[in-house]
Amino acid sequence: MVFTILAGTEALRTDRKQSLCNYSQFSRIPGGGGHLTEIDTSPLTRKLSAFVALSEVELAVLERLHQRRRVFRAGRDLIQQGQGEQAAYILASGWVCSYKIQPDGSRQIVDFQIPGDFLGLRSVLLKTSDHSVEPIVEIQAAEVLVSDLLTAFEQTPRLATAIFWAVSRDEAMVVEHLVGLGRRDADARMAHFLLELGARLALVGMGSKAGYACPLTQYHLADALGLSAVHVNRVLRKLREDALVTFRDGQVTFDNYDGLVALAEFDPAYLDQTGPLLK
Amino acid sequence: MVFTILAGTEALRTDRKQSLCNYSQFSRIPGGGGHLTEIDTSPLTRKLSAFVALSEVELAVLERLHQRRRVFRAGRDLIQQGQGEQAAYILASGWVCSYKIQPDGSRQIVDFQIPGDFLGLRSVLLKTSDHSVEPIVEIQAAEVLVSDLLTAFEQTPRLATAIFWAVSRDEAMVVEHLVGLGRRDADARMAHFLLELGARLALVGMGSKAGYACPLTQYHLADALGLSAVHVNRVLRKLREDALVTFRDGQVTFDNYDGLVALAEFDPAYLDQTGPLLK
DNA sequence: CGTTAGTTTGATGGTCCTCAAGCACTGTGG
DNA sequence: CCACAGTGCTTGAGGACCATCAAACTAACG
Repeated sequence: MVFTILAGTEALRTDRKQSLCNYSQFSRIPGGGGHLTEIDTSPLTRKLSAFVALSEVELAVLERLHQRRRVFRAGRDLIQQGQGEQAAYILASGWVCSYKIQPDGSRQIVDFQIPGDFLGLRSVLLKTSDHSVEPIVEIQAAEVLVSDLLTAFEQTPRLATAIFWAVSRDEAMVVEHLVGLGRRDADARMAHFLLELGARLALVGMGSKAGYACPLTQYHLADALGLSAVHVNRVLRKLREDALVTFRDGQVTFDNYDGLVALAEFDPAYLDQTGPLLK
Repeated sequence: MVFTILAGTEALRTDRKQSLCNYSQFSRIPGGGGHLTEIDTSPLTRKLSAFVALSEVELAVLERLHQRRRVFRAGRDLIQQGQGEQAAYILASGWVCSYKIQPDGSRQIVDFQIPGDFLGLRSVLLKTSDHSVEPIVEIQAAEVLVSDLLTAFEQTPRLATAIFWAVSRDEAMVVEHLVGLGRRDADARMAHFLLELGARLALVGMGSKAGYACPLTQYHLADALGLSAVHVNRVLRKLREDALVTFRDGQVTFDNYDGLVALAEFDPAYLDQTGPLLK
């Protein structure tokens, strides 16, 4: 097993409620990719390398996309719905959510992003962004300009394919989320959401079948799952009383993983893409 | 205004209920792109040309993707959830829907596709398809192999960007659909859906603010909107009685377009991308 | 002329929303 | 040091929205 040093000085600052747990960094490389020699590879590179075998040149181009690192405060939008000429970002540490605000003021969270995920990639090619992106905790993200991306694609078409794959996986998650809103009741929806998040976090070493640290509030869950905060609370209580899962104090604990999988009818096929796709 | 001849001999066959109206073809080119000299350009080419200025070479590569045209019967899946090694398709005529089946047998329709749309593109790069695709009427579609796509990307990176744009737009529609399921009541959801479909069809000349031909059943609407077929019927009755929109006999008629827009809080920004993106 | 697919309407009840109130904890300023 | 506000969590009561069950109706089709 390979262990890493925390990258970036900012990440060591204790930030309000983060004194007990660290939502930002991961502690081990999943799959233990032996051909990666550098300690300080980005989460995105790790994620893509787990699925697509990239050449030295492609890895270099990918790393070059990570110039222009910036730090953002929690609650201050990175990307705003309706604004044009947006940059995309690669999330290096922390949690963010993408959401749409309705004319009546209500909010629908489309997805949460964790380290290694792209932010606002869809907005880059559309004239104006169709959604907003907000950091849930303080984050580190690398700004990626449209021109950077197009240049990278021209230099290494295989990298374009790799990023296409990542986008496809993100879209598969959005679709699964849509299915949850359309066809699952509140209990199953919550169970499915907590399981999916666990599986995603496990992939970057930030969680396991035992549980994970989670900075989300019950309001976040309500806005993501299309429920009222009141009902979220009741659902969480029920799941806790049924000894399935405990959501408390920024920590998700799976009390009965298999039981939760059964309740949610959780099938992680859309997340598990084992083995390199491109030779 | 430029008029086109119906492409493909199959499209002229009368197929069950299609004797009165034609769900497959469009009759005029939106925007009237003067630089297109060929009469027989595909709907996809037209759609992309409306937004991205493509060179002769890129247009040629795009048309080459349209070899391997095939006809599919209504109701017979093109793409099956859980199967690997899937091809993608470009829809040339007819309507299809993409959906996911739940373990309990219920179905959630993720989106409908109309001529010029990609089918199963997301499944190409994932190991196994996460959804199924079913023709609603008899369709014509061009099969696109992964290798074709990768070759095309390597030949013309700008085309990769153009297709990326189309994928982004599709994803924006899925996201808007998700918002509808999470945050709109049944009336607004239905209104929004009918308006979005109208806007999409208008872009390829198959509809207007007056209305459009629509081969969907109330069961399709129910599966797409996360409602029961019974409730769909009631909602349609209410919208009809309120003189907003009439859905009847395969025809959608907007009785009060602005009123419907107000009810749905419909903002077509995520669909309208005017002007070429790339110079 | 029975069968099937699609539409329509009524009755009943459950899931989940809304309103309302109280509690715990944290940080702030007098 | 303590009142106070702010944020987030918790619980109760009442009711709206929409699902489910049931049944009738129409049109198309063999």
